[in-house]
Amino acid sequence: MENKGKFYITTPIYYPSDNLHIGHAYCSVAADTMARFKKQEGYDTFFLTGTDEHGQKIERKALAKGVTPQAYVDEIVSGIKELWKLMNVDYDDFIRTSDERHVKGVQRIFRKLYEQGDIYKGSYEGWYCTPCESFFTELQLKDGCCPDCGRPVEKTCEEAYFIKLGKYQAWLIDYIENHPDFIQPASRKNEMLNNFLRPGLTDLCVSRTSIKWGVPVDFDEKHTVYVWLDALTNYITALGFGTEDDSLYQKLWPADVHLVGKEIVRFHTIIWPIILHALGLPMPKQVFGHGWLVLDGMKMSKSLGNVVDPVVLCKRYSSDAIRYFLMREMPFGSDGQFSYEALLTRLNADLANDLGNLLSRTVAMVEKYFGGAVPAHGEWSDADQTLIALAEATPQKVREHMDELQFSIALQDIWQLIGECNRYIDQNTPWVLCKTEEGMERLKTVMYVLCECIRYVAVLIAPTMPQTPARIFEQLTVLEDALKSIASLAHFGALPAGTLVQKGEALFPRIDIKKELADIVPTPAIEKKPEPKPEPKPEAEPEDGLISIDDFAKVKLRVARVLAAEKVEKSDKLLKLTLRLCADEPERTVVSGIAKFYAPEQMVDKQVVLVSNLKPAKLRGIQSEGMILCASDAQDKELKLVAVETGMEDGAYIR
RNA sequence: CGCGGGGUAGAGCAGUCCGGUAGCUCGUCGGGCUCAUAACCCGGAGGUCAAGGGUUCAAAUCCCUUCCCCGCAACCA
Repeated sequence: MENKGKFYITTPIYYPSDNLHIGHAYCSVAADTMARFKKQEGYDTFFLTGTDEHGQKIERKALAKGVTPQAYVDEIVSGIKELWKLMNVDYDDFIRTSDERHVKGVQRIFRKLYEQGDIYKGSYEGWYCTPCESFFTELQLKDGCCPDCGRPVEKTCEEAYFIKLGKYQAWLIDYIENHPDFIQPASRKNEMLNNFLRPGLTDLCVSRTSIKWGVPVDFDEKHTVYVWLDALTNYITALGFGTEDDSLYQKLWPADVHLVGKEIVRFHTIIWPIILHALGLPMPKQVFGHGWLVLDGMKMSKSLGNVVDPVVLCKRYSSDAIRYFLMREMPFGSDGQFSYEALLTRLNADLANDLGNLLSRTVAMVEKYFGGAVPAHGEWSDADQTLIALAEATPQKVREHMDELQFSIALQDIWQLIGECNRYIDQNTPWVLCKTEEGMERLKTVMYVLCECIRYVAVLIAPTMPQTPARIFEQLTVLEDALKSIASLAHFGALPAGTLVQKGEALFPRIDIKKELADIVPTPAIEKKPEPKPEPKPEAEPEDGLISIDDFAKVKLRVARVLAAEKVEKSDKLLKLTLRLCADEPERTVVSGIAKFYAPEQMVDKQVVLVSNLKPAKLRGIQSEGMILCASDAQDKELKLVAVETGMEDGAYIR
């Protein structure tokens, strides 16, 4: 096949602080499908993925586990590589930011930008939490305290290097406006321009002295390269940019597509272009921000405990089935609902009923009516020609949609052909044709058309479902590689007559959805994990998480009556409550995040349970002297006040 | 007036740029068929296209106003 040139596609490098979930798999499957498609089309493709291994979070996780950061990520990374193997994600290279080649590459880039004046040394003003050894910006603080441990922080200055973003702002705005395809989908483009670029870019901090797990700045060893300069450059360090052998870089850069999640579009379309531009390198052709898989309307995330484990899914339903679902279910670029019901319905309706059953009934008929030998066809009838025309047109339709990364529509194109085949069988009624000699003649053509159409389908689904075509070809006894290529679809009729088909196992067995749902839903796949959020830890807690009665006694819970309530301005969730304890005690003001569940007027005169000895804190500028107790579910969708039974005096103690 | 996305049949979505019979999948109801994995095929029911106003011969589509949902941001003591 002719070589159509190169195609370089990347996924983000994932953060291996934990195992990956189905959302990460979604992105990688998309990249892999695209790479396979381009390879099939005759492009010299290169598919890069990897891991972003540095930073404080991993440093801490490793510490907690008592291993080095490198050992920690090594283990996670081996799990990730196994996952890609399981899902047939067939990357050409896997870059890890802890790789020597990457570290050296980042150092070279950092130095070059420094030498040419795009990176300068300045100071980073922030707030420092001594016990946590962490810096925070003003915005990250919680009530002026450390967001991690809740203790007070000190204002400090840390020496840091910065990259000049503002310098290139005008150029970038111009570039984005003149390259409408650069940011996809287009809605993201406006978001970037309006939210970040036009208001003005501030210089970005690119080094820290407080983090050790990272790439050292080679000319100033106490500094470690900070996140984005380290992470983003993987796309070129993996290609040997700046080394003696930069042949891959020369061949592949600029990338054709960076696939990224919508949450990091900003970094890929602002910081990354500026780094490249400062280095004098060309821009990637496109950054495509895909949507998220959402579960019950919530973003999937570890802290919510609603992650879906792709390993479990693939082992249960086959990776081809999961890949099909991911690529078919939601338009690429928008968010999509993940649910087991949707998954199982897709598998049954599209894979088992439409595709699997089509193969099954076709092969069965060739065996029954022709002893298993694919018959030679006769003259095409009108009905044949309609179906043949559709088959011949399908590769081009698929090509157009794939080139726009519209996987879902490309699959619909293929399934349209499958649907027409099923209809064609009904309209031609082979079970009637087989009864007469004349009918048998006609039936030869019908069966031939079906077998050849199924071959088309098998070739076309290969990028999405890499394992299924072989199983179809086995039943159709398609042996020649040429007949498995996209080129063989140019003209209908390449399938030779006379080959013996053989019925095999069902491609995708039907699933009893009700039974399956009952079976799978309570399994560990979506089991709620305990909140890993680090609670404020006053002292070293005992290992078992139990507290003594004395600890509990420190919390003074009291009954309080709401005298007045009002919404806090500019806040969705906050109510300002005025509370009375005993008559002789001063009234208290408490700010509470219950506005979504209780209207101010509902609150008045209610008795609530107050944590009365909580250290006061300022919320939205209002001093809050205590906290009222509520019950809420894990997703904060429901919330109810904790109440005491009636008849208690205001101010009563709860013990 | 922070930025953006969205509201179309019971569910999930397309259609909106460029006005012209409201469509797809699943579900549901009825029928057909027997090659097939209880599958496949045909048909029906089910819509004030969030609401109001405007432009137009004609509006889901264009313009204005309002309401609601979801992200980001902020906040969640």
